[in-house]
Amino acid sequence: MARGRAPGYEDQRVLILDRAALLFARKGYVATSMNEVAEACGLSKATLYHYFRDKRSLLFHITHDNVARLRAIVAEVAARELAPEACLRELVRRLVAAYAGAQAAHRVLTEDVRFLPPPERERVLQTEREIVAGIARAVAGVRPDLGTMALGKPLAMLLFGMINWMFTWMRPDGVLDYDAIAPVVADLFVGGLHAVRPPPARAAPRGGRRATGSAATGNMAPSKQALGDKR
Amino acid sequence: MARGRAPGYEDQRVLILDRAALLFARKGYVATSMNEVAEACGLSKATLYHYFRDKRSLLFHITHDNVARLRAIVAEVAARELAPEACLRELVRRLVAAYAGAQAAHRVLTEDVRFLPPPERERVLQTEREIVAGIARAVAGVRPDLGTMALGKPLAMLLFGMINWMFTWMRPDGVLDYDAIAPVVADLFVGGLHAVRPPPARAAPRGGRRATGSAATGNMAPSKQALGDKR
DNA sequence: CCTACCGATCGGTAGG
DNA sequence: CCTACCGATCGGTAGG
Repeated sequence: MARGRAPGYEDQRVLILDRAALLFARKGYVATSMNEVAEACGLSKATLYHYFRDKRSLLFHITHDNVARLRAIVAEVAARELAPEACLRELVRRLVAAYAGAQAAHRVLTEDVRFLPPPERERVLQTEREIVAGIARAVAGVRPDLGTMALGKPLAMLLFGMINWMFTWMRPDGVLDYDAIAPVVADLFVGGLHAVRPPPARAAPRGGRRATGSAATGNMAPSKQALGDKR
Repeated sequence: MARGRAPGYEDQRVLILDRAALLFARKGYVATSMNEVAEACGLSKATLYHYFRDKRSLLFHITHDNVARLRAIVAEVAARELAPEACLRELVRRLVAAYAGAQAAHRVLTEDVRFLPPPERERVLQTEREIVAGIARAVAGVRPDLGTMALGKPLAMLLFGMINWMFTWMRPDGVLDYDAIAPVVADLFVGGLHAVRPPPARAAPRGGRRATGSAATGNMAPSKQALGDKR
């Protein structure tokens, strides 16, 4: 397979990234060897190293291309200046579609970005933050009160959670496909958004800090959880 | 640390699992060495191996204890026979609390269960399915029509996605803590549930299969995604 | 584009 | 004879 005509340099790189993403998604980045990647591409390991400097650069390109695509989607939808609810629904539809088309890359993004060295990882995470910020703006469009309370980002993250988790359990061959689930997710999220009651400013029953005003400022750090850093 | 009095065998095991879960969550199962686990426990590697046969058995116990706890929670809440909405809300509250108390173990569960050998992995996945089934029943309690269409499990998985994803971005020291976010998640999900419109029976505009009746049967396979198996 | 290797480190176990 | 542990090192394989 993939052995027909000699592909151009760039085509070869795309093919390698695609196969590598599949392997990383299946076995995890750390447990996948460069030998396996080479074999999956029908290349020798030395040839593989001709196209990519090292294993990390495969990981960086897979994750970076992916977040760049998502960011572009968010920007496109925002540029259309739809009505608030329509905007959010369109965002859900487009994001779900993007996931459907790049399941492997998405899994790699959510699970293996931590194995990038700090500078590269930071670039990917920065793009992620921009995506979340875009979704948060759409949320604030539907519920300005929650947006003012800085709940836009946490709510955006909850939406992200639903979508990110989908590729864990959805089977493309299942009866419920991505086109069918997207409206369900949109109904659930947009409908639910109207039902969200703002949490009370943090009461301090036993010596807790007073709320400093907004409800969730500084509470966001996508993919940099309290579990600590790596490496 | 943890060197004071000689702990009992069982206490030592619990301590090891706790430290191992933290390391696995931070660095990933594969990238964590038994030397690191031993060091984090203040033990020699040989002593670590006295308590656990091998690295996999650490992973098994971390993940299995965790799903067992979640299953127990689902069973407890179900046994109280609350009104449908109250039941779902209580489920959300209890699950979020469980996550808050075992962040590391939860991350290991969601990301590293695939590194278990098939028999152990299957035990964990089976318990996961029981948890999802329990949540699906609660969903069907609120929206019997969706339950009949076999949308209960997909919706349960969307809820799972929100909660699973939370520990990726929430900071325990943030202003919005677990107690504050749980009601937001409950509002969002329960409120959203009322807004979900059943997807139409799969139309077949260009030669697609006809829907065989219910909307999503056989579409669930938690953690066994279409990306393939490992190993 | 390949074979042949390297420094290092892996999970697991030896003798005492 | 047991358990609870130690310092040292095994055979294999990783990324490069």
